Amino acid sequence: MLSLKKYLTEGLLQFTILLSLIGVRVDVDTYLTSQLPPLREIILGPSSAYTQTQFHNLRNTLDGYGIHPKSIDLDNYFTARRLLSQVRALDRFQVPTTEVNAWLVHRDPEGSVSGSQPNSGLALESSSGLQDVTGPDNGVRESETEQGFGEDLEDLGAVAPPVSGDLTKEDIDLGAGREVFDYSHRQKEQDVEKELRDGGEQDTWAGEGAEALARNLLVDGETGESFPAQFPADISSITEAVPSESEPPALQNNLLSPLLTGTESPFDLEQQWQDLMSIMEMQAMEVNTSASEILYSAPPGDPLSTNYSLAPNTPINQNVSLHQASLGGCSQDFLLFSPEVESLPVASSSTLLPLAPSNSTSLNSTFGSTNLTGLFFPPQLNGTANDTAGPELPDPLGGLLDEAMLDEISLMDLAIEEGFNPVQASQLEEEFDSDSGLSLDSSHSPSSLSSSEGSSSSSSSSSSSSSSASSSASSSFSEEGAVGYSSDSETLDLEEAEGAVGYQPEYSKFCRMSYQDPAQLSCLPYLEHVGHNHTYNMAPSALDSADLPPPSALKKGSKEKQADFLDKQMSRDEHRARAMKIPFTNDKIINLPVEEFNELLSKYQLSEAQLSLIRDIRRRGKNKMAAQNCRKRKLDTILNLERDVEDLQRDKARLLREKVEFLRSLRQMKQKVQSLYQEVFGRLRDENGRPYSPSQYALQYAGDGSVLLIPRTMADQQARRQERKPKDRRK
DNA sequence: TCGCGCTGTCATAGC
DNA sequence: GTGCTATGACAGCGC
Repeated sequence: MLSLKKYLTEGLLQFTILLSLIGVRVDVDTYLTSQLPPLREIILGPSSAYTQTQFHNLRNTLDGYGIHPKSIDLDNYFTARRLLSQVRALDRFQVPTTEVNAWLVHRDPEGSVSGSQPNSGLALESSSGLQDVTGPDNGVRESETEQGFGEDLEDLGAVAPPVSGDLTKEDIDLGAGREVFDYSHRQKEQDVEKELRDGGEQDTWAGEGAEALARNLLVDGETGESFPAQFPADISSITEAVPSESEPPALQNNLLSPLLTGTESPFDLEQQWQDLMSIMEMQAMEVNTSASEILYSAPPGDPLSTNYSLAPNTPINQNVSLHQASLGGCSQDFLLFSPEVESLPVASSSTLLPLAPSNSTSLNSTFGSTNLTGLFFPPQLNGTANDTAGPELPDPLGGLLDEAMLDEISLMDLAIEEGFNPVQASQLEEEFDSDSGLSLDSSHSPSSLSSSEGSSSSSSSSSSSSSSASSSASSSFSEEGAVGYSSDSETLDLEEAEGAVGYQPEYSKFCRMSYQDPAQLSCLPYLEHVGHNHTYNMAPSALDSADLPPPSALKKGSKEKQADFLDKQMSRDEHRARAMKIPFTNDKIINLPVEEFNELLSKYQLSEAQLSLIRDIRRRGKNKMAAQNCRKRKLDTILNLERDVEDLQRDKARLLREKVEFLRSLRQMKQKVQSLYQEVFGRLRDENGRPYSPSQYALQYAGDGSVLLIPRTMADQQARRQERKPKDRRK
């Protein structure tokens, strides 16, 4: 009683001051009433835990809201009521859930740790009504299984070797990455990820974590060691996570929480996903904002919101409350706050627990502040000394969780697939290119670029060096509308008047640009490569001297060169037209509408050979433009597909992040269910006051929200039925 | 000389 | 049936 009194006067006062310092108004009287039993228990201690509760009476009432007429243990009554309320609330599964409680029970080392960390309780949330009890021997809320379990930790090999000189008693194997506690390190990671996220969502979320996963290596979050990943064949469920009675005592003694148990491998998928999710944590915040707001809006009287503190501004995945409490004799000090914590805003630092500095750059280096429950209480290490915890306890969420965990496997694949680094991405891209024969980025390939540049320049020079008449005609023609899709002959009169000769596809409407301007060419990446001059040679005799530049401007040698050059600019059909003395231009032949074209033909007396050539020129010209349009469309299609692929990749990454968040919430729910289940089950007593054997009995959640204690065999049968249902549905 | 990309042309189908 | 368009296939050309 002396310690309790001391606690009430000192601890509560300190806590109130603390809360007031962080801006939370505290009405102590309210918390001391029985209206808020959890805090009351926190403050007053687990008196009910030490009491032989007639829980069967509670069970007999089903709803647990009745008080046994012979029992005046109100403390017990409120505890049971709270627990059952929590269990029922959990039974109404909500996805995503937002909060997980981790009651950090630690002992204030005599004059050492807590003394140097006076603000260790800064992580408390206002709504939780948490109490940072600094008294060495106070009545901290603890179950009978919690009691004293931490005292043996250091003696049971749970103490990790110190990483740095700063680590002393904090160097306990917490089952969590060092970076969880290394605020500076994590802050650096978050900054980097923020930058990456700002720069682009892709290839950032998985980063090094996925890279490490891709290497099939797991990195111990505490030691930084890498070792080959060994994925468990089975996925854990709550039932499996319940500690086995045959579990080695040493393993059980590694427990950090007697409430969270499991047989899962410490390096199982969850742990790996922990790594991955932590990496993606920053990017996922935006996704969770809305959901968290909804979940945080629980009424004050809600058991969940009351007993499990909720950080209003904390995303789902980060809503892990650390109920900082002090426990005399508890050695696994989570009093790991470094002075850096003090500078943290309360809202954001509520879940941060910087530990000793670490030089780790391993996969787990991005461990955030989340999932502390899972970190602190790795399932396998969370065996329990609670004799009421059996090897197999029913899994109220087993099916769902199993399914979710199974998804994690595929998710792992996705993560590995998604998370390749740029080098891998380029390799994959090369593979795709080589396989498909289509480069998604062909327009940017160096070869294409250089080719286009050279081609454009050559085309430019050829165009400029052409005769003024043809050049102007071609230019004017190129200014017309798109070719192929529509026929436009507005400038035909001009061309005809100028006596333009030669159809130059480079100046077609399709191009809508004269290749004299490379800048215009660069505006259309897919046309960068268009610029080759594929006019075909013709005999020099076919040259028309009228097209040559003034003789004064050129020497004889250059004249010949010029003639050859101009000759090369003419297409075969142009040469044929010249040879056949076709009286109008190829442009007219090709682009005139049928009616006008026929009208034009009727104006001239043309031989059969000339008419045949004209029709061939028209056919080939149209087909050429059609081919150009076709290729343009093909390129556009490829480019659009490329954009679609990028969009889909972004969507995929986003959905993957969301899924990861949901899985994280599921795991947190699972852990909470484990905790509550074992706590409730451990308190159950039969008529003789003996605990129920978990191997013979199990708690069953009824559809109406009630909790039943049923024989294990019956529970197993029901579990099998539930397993069959999904299978039948799939069939 | 070879490979590659661009272009023109042909054949064909569809409208 | 004709004309036009779209497209695959092929070949020529330049780099």
